[in-house]
Amino acid sequence: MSNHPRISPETSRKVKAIMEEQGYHPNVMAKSLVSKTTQTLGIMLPRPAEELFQNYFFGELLRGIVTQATRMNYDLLMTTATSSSDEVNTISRLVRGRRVDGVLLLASKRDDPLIAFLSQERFPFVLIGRSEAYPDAAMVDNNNVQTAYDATQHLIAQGHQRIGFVSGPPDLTLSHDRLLGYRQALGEHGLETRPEWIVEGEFLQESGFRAMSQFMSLPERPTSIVVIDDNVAFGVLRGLSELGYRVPDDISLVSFNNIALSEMASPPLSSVDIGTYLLGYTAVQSLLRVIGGEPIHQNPVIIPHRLIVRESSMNPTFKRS
Amino acid sequence: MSNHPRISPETSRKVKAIMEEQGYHPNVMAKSLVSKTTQTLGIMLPRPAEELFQNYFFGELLRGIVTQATRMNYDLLMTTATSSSDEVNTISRLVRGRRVDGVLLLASKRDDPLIAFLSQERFPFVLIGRSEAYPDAAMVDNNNVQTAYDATQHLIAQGHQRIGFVSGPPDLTLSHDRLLGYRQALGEHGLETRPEWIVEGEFLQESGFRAMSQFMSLPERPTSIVVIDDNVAFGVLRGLSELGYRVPDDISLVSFNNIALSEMASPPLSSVDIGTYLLGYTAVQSLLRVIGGEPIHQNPVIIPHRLIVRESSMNPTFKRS
DNA sequence: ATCATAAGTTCAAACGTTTGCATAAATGTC
DNA sequence: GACATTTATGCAAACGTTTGAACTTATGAT
Repeated sequence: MSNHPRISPETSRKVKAIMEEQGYHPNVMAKSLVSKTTQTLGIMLPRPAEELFQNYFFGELLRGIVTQATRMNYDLLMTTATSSSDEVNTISRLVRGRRVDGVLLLASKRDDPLIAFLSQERFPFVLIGRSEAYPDAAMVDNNNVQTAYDATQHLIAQGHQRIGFVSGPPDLTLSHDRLLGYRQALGEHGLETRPEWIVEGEFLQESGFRAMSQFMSLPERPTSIVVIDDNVAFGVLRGLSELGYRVPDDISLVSFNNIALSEMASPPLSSVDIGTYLLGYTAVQSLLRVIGGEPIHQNPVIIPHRLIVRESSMNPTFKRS
Repeated sequence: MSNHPRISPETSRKVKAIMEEQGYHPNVMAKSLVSKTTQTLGIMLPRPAEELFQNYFFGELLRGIVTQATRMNYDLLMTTATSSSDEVNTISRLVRGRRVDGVLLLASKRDDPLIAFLSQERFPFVLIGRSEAYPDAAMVDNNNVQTAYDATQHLIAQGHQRIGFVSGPPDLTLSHDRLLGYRQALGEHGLETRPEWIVEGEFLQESGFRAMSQFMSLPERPTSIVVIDDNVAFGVLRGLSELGYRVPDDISLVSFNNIALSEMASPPLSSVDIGTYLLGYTAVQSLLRVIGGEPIHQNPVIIPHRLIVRESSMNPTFKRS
């Protein structure tokens, strides 16, 4: 028996001893069949998966999720759809088959059919990211407008007037928000935002690499660049080095996520630390609350961020001193 | 009904239509209670988890696993223990509670209590890596002696006589095997293997970084280094650059895993591609066979590797030409 | 018309738990 | 000794499927 109120601690101890002795282990399936609870959290990996898996960011996020789930005695069920058209079917199997108690959603698109499905089913879920289309959904996110504002502001403070932006896929809320923050900072300082200084890509090194040949062939080149993700920034670094530009002497760089490698890049990358581990950790906490039936009050939960300034964005003047 | 022999395809279609219409979805728990099968694979993440999650290698491996599991209609249950002493308990819950049909084990230590437990329980599992202590366990691995032999051999072919080795945790089979291959290659060419040219660490950048201050303060320094993992190699690169050494002009480098970033490092890293994705993919295939009751014939399954030569190990003479 | 075959229906048992109710036994109170 | 209280025991129903047996009906061959 599992902690019934009317059972004395002594008996409980005896029972446990016998369980041990006889090698008895309760069957999880039978248990959850009757209790209608699985002690399992589902996580749906977005398609295509390559980008995500090749990013340290994901590993760190997952670590936060797994750690907290384990600590709260939940298991984690990972699924991915075989194609993006199959995403709703995949999650439907988990949800309607009552295989999990709640779902974690990653990398939310600006209008995501998965969110639509889960809302409509009234199934517990938490968004890592945010969606304007479903303000009632539980969300955990950074203030991404602010993260980009801070990064851009930092470059402006270093005296830069021509600032480029290497963004991610335009259908992600994340890309949209960061672009907004970038524009806001520029606008407040009366600086130009030229369309040719903004380029969209994937969260891959190649994207950063390609963006550089694009930027550097312009008649008027930016003197500094905000990059949506550290991983992309590595491609940017490589692109600049191949074209013969030095960082930060010729071009300054700031990016996002502050993965462990940023510190080890040459030069070390300035990056906005978005508290990735905490993001995953908090998402689990929130999901558990939603599962428990608590109302979603504070929405979205905002994870604080912090700009870490390193050599890649240091004004050469400062550097010399 | 699910594909009974005596049911005509027409009826089956009708039933499905009604299922759709009525919004009926079978309950997974009830199903697996009676079928004694869960269509779920467990994956046990080793402790401590930080190292693993901060490595691209893991993401790529996981991608192979999730992709193939999904394709074969299996879900993936991820667990990690809260402490390394708790590992056996954690897996015991999954196994004895019949929560999963089989288990994938990562980063096997040279003598791993988890392997002991699973063997003894006669529960289906596959090792990603290998264990000499349990030769009957199903395993999927590279020929890691050979990977290191090839990497070392390559440096020797470039004319290097003094070759260092930055290894991983000594209790991992992986570290052990690669060190062996390194020694073998040196031995065959009558080259010295000095104890001070071999340093053990974690799979972290810091380890590589620290190893360099150690190597470079030696009276006789190696002219080239084999590094156990790309991630560690980034730390090595950074360490060398801070100490004022250039790669490959002063020191040549070869490492392992060939993660996406290796190509984008400066200089691009020579690395042994171990077919990480395939490793995960194949592990799932093998596990499914073990679950199906097939005997373990070919053991371990060897995933082929290939040395990718890039700038970090190019003989300056070649480079000039 | 007779019979084998195929296709479909109906019913009950089983999977291994939880939960609640009814009963029994032990302990304490007046 | 009668009664309430605490603690324990036994039993049956329920969770939502699968599986097999028994039975019915339709289809065609002889």
